[in-house]
Amino acid sequence: MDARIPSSNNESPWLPFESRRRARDEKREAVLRTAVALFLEQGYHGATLNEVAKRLNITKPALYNYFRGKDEILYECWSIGNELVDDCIAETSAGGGSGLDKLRKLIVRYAELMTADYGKSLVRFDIRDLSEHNRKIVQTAKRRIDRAFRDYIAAGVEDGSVQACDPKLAAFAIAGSLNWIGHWFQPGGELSGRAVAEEFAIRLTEGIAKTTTQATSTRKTTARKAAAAPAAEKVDKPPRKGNATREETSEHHTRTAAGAAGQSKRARSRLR
Amino acid sequence: MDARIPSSNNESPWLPFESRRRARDEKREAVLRTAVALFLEQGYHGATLNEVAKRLNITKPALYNYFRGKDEILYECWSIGNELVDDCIAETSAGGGSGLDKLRKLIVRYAELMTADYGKSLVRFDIRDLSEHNRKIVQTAKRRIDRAFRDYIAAGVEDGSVQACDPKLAAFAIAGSLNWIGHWFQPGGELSGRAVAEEFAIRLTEGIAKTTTQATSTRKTTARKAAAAPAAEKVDKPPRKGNATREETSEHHTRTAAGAAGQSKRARSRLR
DNA sequence: ACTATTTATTACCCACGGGTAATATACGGG
DNA sequence: CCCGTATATTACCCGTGGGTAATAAATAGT
Repeated sequence: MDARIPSSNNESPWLPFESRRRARDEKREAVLRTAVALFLEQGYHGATLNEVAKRLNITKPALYNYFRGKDEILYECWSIGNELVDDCIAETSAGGGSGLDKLRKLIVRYAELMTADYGKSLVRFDIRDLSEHNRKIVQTAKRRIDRAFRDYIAAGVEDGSVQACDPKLAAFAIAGSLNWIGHWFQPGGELSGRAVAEEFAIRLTEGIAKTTTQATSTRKTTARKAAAAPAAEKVDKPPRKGNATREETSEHHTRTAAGAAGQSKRARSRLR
Repeated sequence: MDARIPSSNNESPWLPFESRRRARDEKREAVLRTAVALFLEQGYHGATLNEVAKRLNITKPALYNYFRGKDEILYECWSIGNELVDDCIAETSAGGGSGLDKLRKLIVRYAELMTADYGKSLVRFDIRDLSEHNRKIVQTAKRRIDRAFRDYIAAGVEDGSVQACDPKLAAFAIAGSLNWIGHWFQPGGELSGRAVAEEFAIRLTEGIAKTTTQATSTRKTTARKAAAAPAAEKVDKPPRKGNATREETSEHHTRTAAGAAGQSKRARSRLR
């Protein structure tokens, strides 16, 4: 079975025989970090919970202390990625600048997200592996992201920083390039995530930017961190997703969404 | 179990109680058409062979007369898509024009492929669901496609039709946009595949085209693609992807790769 | 019509992996 | 020190679905 050797290396909170008292959330997040990496590496269906557990020096059932099932883990991975994107959009929207400025800012941030695990989970995981309920949340959130791109482009067209074009198609084209990063980018290559992000921000907007005239101004600044905004979030843990078919009536699943579709803002923590 | 009603609708060669004598290849392709549609609709892992068979008015084991397993069906779907792309590249390379001309031509054709089932299979299916052997073929072919984009861009830079840029990143950006079409495009929407393709050909090259000055003439040329180079591809049939059980020696399923990595050119037919 | 071959069906097998039950161990508090 | 709670383990269940064996029905050739 699992060797359970002291091994040494990694940073699992469950070092075989040691202080295993770390905060619950820390462990929960460790599960997600491990899971997202494995899911990306082997594919959601190719990865097993036993393997996830093994990498954490625990056994499969222990995972069920933190999640109701494999699909929930998948959802939570996705959810974290989504929060990161939401933050990008929030920051970008908060900052000033023309439509083009905002578009470029969003591209840079979004592109860089796509070079990291949680960002990749947004585009590499299949929505159909989620429960009906979570799938809807994801779909809604995806539309919101798409909306952000379109809105910036439309704003740019209106303020003159962007050429006249179909915002919908232009957004698809840009988002496609960016999302694709999540498929080919491998850390450790010749290009850093940052470099790719900045190159893309320029390349992808050259086609629609109004280069002639237009000073584009760009004050830079703006993007101040916008230091958080707590957001309570209170949730309990319902007894598993009812598994086979029928969906429970009321209670159950209260959580799920948490910050996903809502504000987000790094609130994920307590559960149960 | 399965109703086996005359139903009516679809074009399955196996109309319940009727002339089921159609040519083998026709049936084989019918399986692939059904499979690719189902795989796209429900995901490879979500779709079952029973469901594929049911849609064809046959039963699961009958599928094994045409394919060695689910993963081979997946591979064949992918393979057809790949042949279509190969044809695009071949045609584009054969035609004349500057690097930019060729790039645009390829974009239009490739984009349109992405709006159809077999094209989508190129970007929606997970390479990890294939056998080791087929996975390598797919990876090689993908690199070839990427190469085509890069070569056209590089040729364009050299002949002056394209701005100086990193062909690798530019190719990724363009391919990303195009591949993404395979994820969002739904036939029956407001835009036809053709319309999307042509819009993208323009939008995606505006960023790198040398609009100012440069007549795109410039002798240069160089980057001739060096028309093809056959590469025979000869493969025999290894005893199933490893897995359990032994495998028959000869006959049955000789095909496998066939034109996949090689020329393609609508050669798929004969088998056994 | 008889036979060989192809193609389909029914009835199975069984490995894999998600999920659960029963239980053991650690910890924190009174 | 004892008890309750949180957390982990061992041992198990079992549905699903890919794949196979045995066999029947259709087809072609002579």
